[in-house]
Amino acid sequence: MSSQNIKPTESELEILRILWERGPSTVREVHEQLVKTKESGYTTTLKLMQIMYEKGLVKRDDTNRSHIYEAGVSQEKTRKMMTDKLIRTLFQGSSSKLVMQALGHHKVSKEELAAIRKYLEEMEKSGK
Amino acid sequence: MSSQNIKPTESELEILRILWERGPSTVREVHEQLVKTKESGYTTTLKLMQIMYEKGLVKRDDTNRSHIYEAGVSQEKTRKMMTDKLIRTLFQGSSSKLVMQALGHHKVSKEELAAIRKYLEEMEKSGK
DNA sequence: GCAAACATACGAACATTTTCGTAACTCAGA
DNA sequence: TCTGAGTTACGAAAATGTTCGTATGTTTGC
Repeated sequence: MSSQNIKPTESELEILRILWERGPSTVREVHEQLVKTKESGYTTTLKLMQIMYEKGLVKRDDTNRSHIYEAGVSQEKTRKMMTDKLIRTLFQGSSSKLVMQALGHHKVSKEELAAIRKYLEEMEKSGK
Repeated sequence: MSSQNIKPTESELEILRILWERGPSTVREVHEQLVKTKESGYTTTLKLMQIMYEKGLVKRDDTNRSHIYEAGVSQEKTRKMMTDKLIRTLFQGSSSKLVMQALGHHKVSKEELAAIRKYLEEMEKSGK
């Protein structure tokens, strides 16, 4: 395990999402993306990314004047971390409760349903 | 819609969880429960609950000296809100991705799996 | 009636997160 | 070379969340 266990703040998460989607990017590029959803100044984005760098949430290549940033934590790990937390804090540690919540209150296409069911059957088979 | 859309903070959520479990309770009772997990002073709990009252996150009956607090937002709504948010922010809006994440990375008992599968089948049936 | 225990209210310190202004440096083009 | 646009670094204000001390009021038991 590396320094992955740091919990990103709300704003940091927004930036991570952009980095996951775009891959390595400059502050400018991240910022352009960010302002599509959210009012904010360039140096705000810069500062946030600098802080994230100190925390190890992003990596950066500063050989050029415009530094290139990329995510330092994987989407996968972050998803797991936050899902774990949600299950623990709001669903009494029961992942099946969360599953039913997600299935019950969100539109899921037929195809998705089928995929889930298949996934489930495999689990039941291969699992204990 | 009432004032349900207020997002509880971390600490507020801890208190809500206790209120959901215990039902109407005094600050003292909530506090006793809280200190089992977390170091904190009585007036801190009190202050938090007062703030929650102002925000509408809890209701209270102050006819007696010891006020009786109860949750002002339901566990159900809160679960939905936070699950929605997780799906939106980390799973590209796809609830099935979250479902697979939850199924894949958490221990789910055979019984739970079966229950989910049944639930799923019913959905597919009624849904079509 | 009085003291001790217990309750609320509330200001304010503290901690964390977010926002931005400003200084300083680099680079490209006229 | 000079200027203007673009970049980083960084301090510090602003906003939000957490913690607690203290004042004050109420109740209980002796």
